Amino acid sequence: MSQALKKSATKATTTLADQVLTKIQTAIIKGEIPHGTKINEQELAATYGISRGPLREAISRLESQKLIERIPHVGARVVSLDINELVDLFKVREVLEGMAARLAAENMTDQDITELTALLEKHEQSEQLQQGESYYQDEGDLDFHYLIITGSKNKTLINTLTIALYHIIRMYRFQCSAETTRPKKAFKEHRRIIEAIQSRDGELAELLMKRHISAARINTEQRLTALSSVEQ
Amino acid sequence: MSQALKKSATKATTTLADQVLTKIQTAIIKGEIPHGTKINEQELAATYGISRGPLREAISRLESQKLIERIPHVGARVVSLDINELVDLFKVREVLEGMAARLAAENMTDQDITELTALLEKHEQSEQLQQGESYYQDEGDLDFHYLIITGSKNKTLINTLTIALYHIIRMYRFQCSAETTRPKKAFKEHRRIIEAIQSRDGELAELLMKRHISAARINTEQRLTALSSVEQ
DNA sequence: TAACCGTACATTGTTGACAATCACTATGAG
DNA sequence: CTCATAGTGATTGTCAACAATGTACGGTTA
Repeated sequence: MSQALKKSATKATTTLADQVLTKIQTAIIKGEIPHGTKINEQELAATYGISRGPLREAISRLESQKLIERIPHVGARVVSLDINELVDLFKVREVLEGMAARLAAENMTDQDITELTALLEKHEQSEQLQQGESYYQDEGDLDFHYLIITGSKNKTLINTLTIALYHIIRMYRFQCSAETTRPKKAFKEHRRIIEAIQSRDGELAELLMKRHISAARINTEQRLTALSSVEQ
Repeated sequence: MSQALKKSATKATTTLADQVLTKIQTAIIKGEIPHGTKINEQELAATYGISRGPLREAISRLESQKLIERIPHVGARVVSLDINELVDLFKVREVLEGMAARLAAENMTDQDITELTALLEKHEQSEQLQQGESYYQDEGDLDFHYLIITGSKNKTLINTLTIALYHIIRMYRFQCSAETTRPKKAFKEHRRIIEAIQSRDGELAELLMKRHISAARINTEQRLTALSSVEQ
């Protein structure tokens, strides 16, 4: 009993740096702290009611997640999404998530696949909700791509995708809502990928995932170049 | 004049955390701080003559480089090389460096290629020196793989490989000296890859790089499994 | 004897003050 | 009027003390 109490308490405890980290993370991803914003340490520390020590710790981790850029003695800024870099990111994603899909087809347990299928159906039902409006995707569990990545069972691959690359993708998704512009297509592609994984066809799963992300990249490129040409 | 003086001074200045970071980095990579070593903050801080503040900053970065693992309220340890994880790492490397080779063939300037060739020749001449003994490879410039990675001109790819994955590879190379067990073969493979890049054949460069790393992985697997079976 | 509990120690997390560096403004010279 | 320069303010880097947590040891009880 006191054991259980302790456990739930421990969960909340962790560290000040950790708690603030996730708060700032979501704030950046949602765009509440806009691109390129200069980060003032003591100001932010005051905002979250902590000292500069843990805040710097949080900033340091955000830097390793590529959500923030730091220059010594100058300060930290929220990254600004550059089109070229975003395209670069998509290209890396294409290769890595393709690999993840292949490994997932080989290494996912039957239960993993069941969960994945369930997720797809859930998405199908709430499709109307998603339509048109971008919704905040929680880290991990309920994301299609995330399940496949973890399904690869390759620790290095999982780390690379989830820690270094994924948060930026989430930020882009939320703020530019790319997926929603082609929801039906993307959904069909997801289904095909799952089918390939179900039939344990790694090669096909890889191919389909690559195409899926490639399509998303091209879509993104077109939208953003159109956007920037309008602005000028 | 005072400008130049200032500049060289600035170079040395950076930050205490930065300076100590590189020191600890090389210490870990060289094995002076062995695998699994518990890191005592105040002890290490005293060793390098700094306070715990900058040291924690350094540890934080080493964590993002996967050279150190941290558990809240418990402490940090130097990572221990697990065979399975190392194989996972090689597989990711295979895909990513393959991609890098392809992009390098497309995007390297003629001067980049000249430098790459010069490096290869330099390695050829000093081959005797390398024979048998593992030598410490400085970060970056003089490494064959590093030049190709940067030659891809894909920022995300460069970051992913150099920051998150490369240091562990360097550690493994130095402490287990894998390359030296098959130096001639590896050297020939390097030459072929450069030739492919010179003729701007991205597809071939990718294929050869993948095979090159795959061979290194298999070599590693065999050596390490043999090693661990002897130990038992 | 073995298992559990509580206390004391060591280590990490956090804080606020101090030092070093950078950016901005105003002043003066060309 | 433009450029360089020095001074001032703000911000980051560093430090040392304090609080909170985990670990190990010893004692007690079944």
